[in-house]
Amino acid sequence: MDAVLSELVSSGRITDPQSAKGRLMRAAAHLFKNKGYERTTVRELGAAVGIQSGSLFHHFKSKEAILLCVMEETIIINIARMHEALKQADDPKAKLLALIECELASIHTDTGEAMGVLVYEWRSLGEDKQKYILQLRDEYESLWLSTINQGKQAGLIIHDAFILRRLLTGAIGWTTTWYRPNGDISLEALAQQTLQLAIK
Amino acid sequence: MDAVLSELVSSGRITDPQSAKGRLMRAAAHLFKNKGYERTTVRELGAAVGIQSGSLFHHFKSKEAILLCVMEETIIINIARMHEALKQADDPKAKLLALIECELASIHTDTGEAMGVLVYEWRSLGEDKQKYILQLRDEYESLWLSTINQGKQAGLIIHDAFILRRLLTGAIGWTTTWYRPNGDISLEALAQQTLQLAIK
DNA sequence: TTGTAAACCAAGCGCTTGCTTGGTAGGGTG
DNA sequence: CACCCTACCAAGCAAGCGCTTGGTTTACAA
Repeated sequence: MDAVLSELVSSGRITDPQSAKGRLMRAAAHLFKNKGYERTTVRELGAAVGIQSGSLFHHFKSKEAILLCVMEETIIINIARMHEALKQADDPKAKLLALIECELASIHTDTGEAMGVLVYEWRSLGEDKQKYILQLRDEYESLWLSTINQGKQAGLIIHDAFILRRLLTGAIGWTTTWYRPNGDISLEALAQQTLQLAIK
Repeated sequence: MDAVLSELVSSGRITDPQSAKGRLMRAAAHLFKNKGYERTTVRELGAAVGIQSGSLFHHFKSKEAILLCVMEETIIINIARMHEALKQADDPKAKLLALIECELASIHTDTGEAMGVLVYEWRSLGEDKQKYILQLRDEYESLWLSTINQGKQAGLIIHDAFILRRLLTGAIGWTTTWYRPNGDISLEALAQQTLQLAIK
C-alpha cells in the first residue's frame, strides 16, 4: 500500500481495502467492470463475497449506493496521487508525463476496475449523484488543464488545451480495452508514446 | 441520402431507413445510446414508435436481435463509406485525414447514435454474436492499419502502427461524450487537430 | 453472566422484465 | 366474393429483480 493510500485510509476519507466493506467494494468493482452494473445482480455480488444477497443491505442502503461509493473513493484516491506526482516533477514536460503515467496507472493497477466503472457506468446513477461525481471530476480535470497550459507557455504544445485534454482522455481511457500490463510494452513506454502524441 | 447508403439499401444489404423496421432501428439506437441497452425496456421502445411492446416481436425475434441488427448495419455502412473516402484521396496524409473525417462523421452524423451503441453496448450481446461483430470490426480496422503503415513508409508517422491506431480510436471515440456539431469548432477542424496528434 | 450491537441468514414480497398467445383490422389477389 | 398475409393489439405468464423482514449467531464489554 503506497503512502498516499494509507494516508487517505487512516484519515477516514476512504474505506480500508482490508475491511469487509473494502472487500465488498473490490468485488463490486470487478463485477461492474466485467459485466456492467445493470447486468450484475445483488445475488451475484453476495455470492462473490460469500454472503446472502440480503446481507449486502446491512453495509449499503442500496445497490446504487455501492456503485456511488466505488466511484467516489476511486476519484479521491487518484486526485491525491496526481497531486503527489505533480509535486515530484519540476518542468512542464515532466509534469505532463507524470499525469499521463498517473492516469494510465489508475486504469491498469489497483484502481483499474473501479476506473472502468467510473467511466462507463455513470449513467446508472441518479441525477443528483451524477452531479456529485461530476463535481469531483472537475477537480481532477483542473489539474490536467493547468498542466497543459504550462506546457503551452513553454512551447511544447500547439493544440487548444481543452481539445487536447479531451483527445488524450479518450486515448488513455481506451487503453482499458486493449492494453495488458503483462504484454510486450511497459506502462512507462506506453506513457512515453502517449506523450509523443501531445507534444511537438 | 448519400450514394453509398442508397447503394447498400437497394442491394438489400441494409434496411431502408424509411421503412417501419428502419424507423424502429433508429428509435432503438436513440434509446440504447441515451439510456443504455439494459435500461431500455421493450415497452419504451414500442411507445417510441407507437406500437405495443409485444408487436416488436413481429419484426425482431428478440430484444437482443434489435441490438445486433443496429450494430451490424452500422459497421457495414461505415466500412463502405471508408472505402469510398479512401478511393478519393491520393497521398498518405490525405488518406489518413480521410479516415479520421470518416470516423468522426460516423460518430457525429446519421449513424452517430448507432456507433455509440456499437462501442459501448457490445457486452450485452451473447458470446457468438460478439464474435460476429468483432469479425466485422476486424475488416474495418484493417483499412486503418494499412493506411497508417503507408504513412509510416512516407515518414509521416513515428509511432507503432497498432499503438497509434488504438490511441486514435480512443481519442476519436471519446468525442461522442463532448463534441457537439453546432459548437464552436467544425468537424473538419477537429479532424485536422486529430491529424496533428498522429503526424510529426 | 448478562446486555448490546454488529453481521449475517432464510424466506419471500411486490414489481418489472422480455416475451408469448390468441385474436383482429385491412389491403391485395384469385 | 373468399382467401391470405402482414401488421398490429390486449392480456398476461414465468422468471428474475432489488430490497425487506424477523430472527439467529458472534464478539466483546460491563
